[in-house]
Amino acid sequence: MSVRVRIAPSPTGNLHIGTARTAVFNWLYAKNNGGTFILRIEDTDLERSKPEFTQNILDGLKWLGLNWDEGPVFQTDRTDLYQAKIQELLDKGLVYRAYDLPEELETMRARQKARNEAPRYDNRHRNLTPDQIAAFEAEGRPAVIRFKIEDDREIIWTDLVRGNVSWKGRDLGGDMVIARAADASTIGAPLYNFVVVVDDIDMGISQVIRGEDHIANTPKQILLYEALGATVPTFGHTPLILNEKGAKLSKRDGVTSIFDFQKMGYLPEAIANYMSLLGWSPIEGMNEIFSLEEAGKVFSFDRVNKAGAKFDWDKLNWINGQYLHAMPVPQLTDLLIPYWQEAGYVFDAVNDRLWLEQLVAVIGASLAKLTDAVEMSAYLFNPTVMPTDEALKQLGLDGVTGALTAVLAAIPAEPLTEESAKEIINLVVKENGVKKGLVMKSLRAGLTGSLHGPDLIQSWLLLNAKGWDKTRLAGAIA
RNA sequence: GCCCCCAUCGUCUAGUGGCCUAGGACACCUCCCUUUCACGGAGGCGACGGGGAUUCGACUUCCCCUGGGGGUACCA
Repeated sequence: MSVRVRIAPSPTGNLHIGTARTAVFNWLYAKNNGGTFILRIEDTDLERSKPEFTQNILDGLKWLGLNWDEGPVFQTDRTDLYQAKIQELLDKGLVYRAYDLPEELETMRARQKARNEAPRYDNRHRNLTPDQIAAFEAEGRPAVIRFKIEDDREIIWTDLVRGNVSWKGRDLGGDMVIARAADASTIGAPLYNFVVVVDDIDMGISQVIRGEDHIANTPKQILLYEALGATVPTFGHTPLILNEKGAKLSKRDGVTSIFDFQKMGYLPEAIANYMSLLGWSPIEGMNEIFSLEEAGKVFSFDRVNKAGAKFDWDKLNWINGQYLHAMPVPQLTDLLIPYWQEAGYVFDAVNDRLWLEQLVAVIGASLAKLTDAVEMSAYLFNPTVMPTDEALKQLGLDGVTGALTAVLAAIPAEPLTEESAKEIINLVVKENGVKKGLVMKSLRAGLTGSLHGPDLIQSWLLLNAKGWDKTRLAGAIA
């Protein structure tokens, strides 16, 4: 049987990390099995679904490199199918109309709670007499459609990650609503657990791979597969991504959209790589830095962990840095330019290209995130800098003014090179009779306004190309 | 409350009864490289939640406890 898996996000919010990770696992599984990865948009919640969220989800998946083979399929386009399937169950007598008012249900639940019982529908309308039905309808009461769940049923499935999992029918909350309240002569809007099953059957989904938070839906859905006379697919419930406190990562934990990571300077490859590592471990001997393609070759549920995984920014930063450090300078430069522009730095992306690439060559190995380049190179985008207290102190030391004056005088009219810069330093050390360390440190202070930063000689070359080394040194001496 | 799931270094994990003196990665610490910082390199610190049972032998199997998480909708 061919493998057909899907990611089925609901557009009630941006693509968030949990959904993206589920998508990663589905994608990897499909890749490993030569299967088909399908995208379905679950927009049955008309109130909360928004087109911009759909767009964000589509863009986010693409950005991560999680391309889908089929779809997107929208559930709102398929209401006829759902209606037909509900009618089928109505005809089979597996579902029924329930006329309970919301207040009545609330009262029922309040009573159950008071008695310390699990809140559940008591199936009170399951066997209404024709007279009772007529009376409710005469009253004009709308009806929901409920699917019969037998208390003594036991539902067992073999989960791809958890092995055998079992539930009892009585723990499922009573007969479940599959269609919202509507006039009793019609069928209301179908609900999540029902449409998922109808769609998964219709789309031929062979493995349902989703987050562990869906585990309680599975027994209900298995019952629906049976009612609809369909083969039950294989289920796999992946561990959740947890926040620092160990609770399910939610929108409230900072990142609401996968694109927040982009804004923070992360690469999609690094995000995808890290998400794969959250709950799955690569085969023995395999490096932790890998592409989705590489992971897809070896992915299996044998190596998916059962416990939830805390999201760790340190590790993500390290992974992102690995990608950044391995990236060719021209490519990294292309990526960095928007961040410098965003920061308001003044430069000409075309004419300054060579200079920018030199800059990238200097700072590239120090980056963990693209945004790090902004602060790290701030001192190179202005003719002058504001020295730190530390730097100021260094510039006030004995012999510094003399040394820097000598350096300034030695700067040639033609462009400085690594060799000529070193020569100047050595010359000043010799002629002024000062320590090399003093010259290096002072030069750094005078040139960059700080005692720490990228390579001094390279920084000097970069400033020299702009003609700013002379002005800065002159300022430092004054 | 009830149901379900889970439990190895601070974090992500390897481990499928003897290869375990529990391995790797991140973080942290030290040293080297670098007259700065970072990168890189070499070391170091650091864990099987507790109690029973099975066994010649348990991180690995079973039970209980504890702890954590998820779910409990006319949301998805």
